[in-house]
Amino acid sequence: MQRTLSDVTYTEDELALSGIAKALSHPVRIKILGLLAGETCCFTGELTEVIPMAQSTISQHLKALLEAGMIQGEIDPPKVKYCINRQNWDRAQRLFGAFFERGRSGVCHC
Amino acid sequence: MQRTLSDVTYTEDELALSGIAKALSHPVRIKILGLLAGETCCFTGELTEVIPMAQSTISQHLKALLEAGMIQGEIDPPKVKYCINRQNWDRAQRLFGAFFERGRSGVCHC
DNA sequence: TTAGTTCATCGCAAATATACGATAAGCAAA
DNA sequence: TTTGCTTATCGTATATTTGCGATGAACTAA
Repeated sequence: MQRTLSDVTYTEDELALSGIAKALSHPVRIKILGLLAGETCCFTGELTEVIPMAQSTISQHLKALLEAGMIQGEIDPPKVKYCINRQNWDRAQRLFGAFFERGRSGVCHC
Repeated sequence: MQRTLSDVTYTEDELALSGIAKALSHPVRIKILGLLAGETCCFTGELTEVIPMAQSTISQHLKALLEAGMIQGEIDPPKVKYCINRQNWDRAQRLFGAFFERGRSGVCHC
């Protein structure tokens, strides 16, 4: 895979979009974001009560969302409080909004 | 992985969103969609001219986009004409639009 | 100090994804 | 039929993702 000849170059937007999409590409991460969006605050512990998965697995998914910038965490001993990262959320919304809008403008004669 | 205990259940929307996101989770697929959106019509051949990747690899990515419903293909011998799938594109736009909007409404006190 | 609670990280196994070259399939023109 | 063009599929190698249990790290309370 990385023995590749493909020196394809990507724009910032292409990389940003695919990166966010990757973060959203697992249903449990969509579910987590939905839960975080719905609650005023969420802790990992509450997530493990709602989602029947190992705590380590959920922690792993939270890490993926963190690294993609979709959420942020605050330590509130002994718990950790996770929330939507508002700034990056807005950016993602704009990126996807523009992306899908661009696709609409294409005049395809098929 | 699928030897798993996790009988997590997902809503239709969660599965649809994550499925589309997975299709968009590779930068070259974002690039391909951008090209298809910009051109009035595209052929795989034109894509291989623009994207320095093996033809088989691009075909593979096109297949992924096809199966996700983001594009559609028409045989136009000896070529195949690929276009944005308008109907599913609109659906994806709505799904993501609603998803990101929901995330905005969350009142997080962090 | 000793437990107890909460979450992250490690190490492993299995499944998927990614990329390529080689080859097949489908069709048109010679 | 044969040739050439275009695209799909196969087979393979490697990388990444996913999931789990076990364990570690950080903090609180007893």
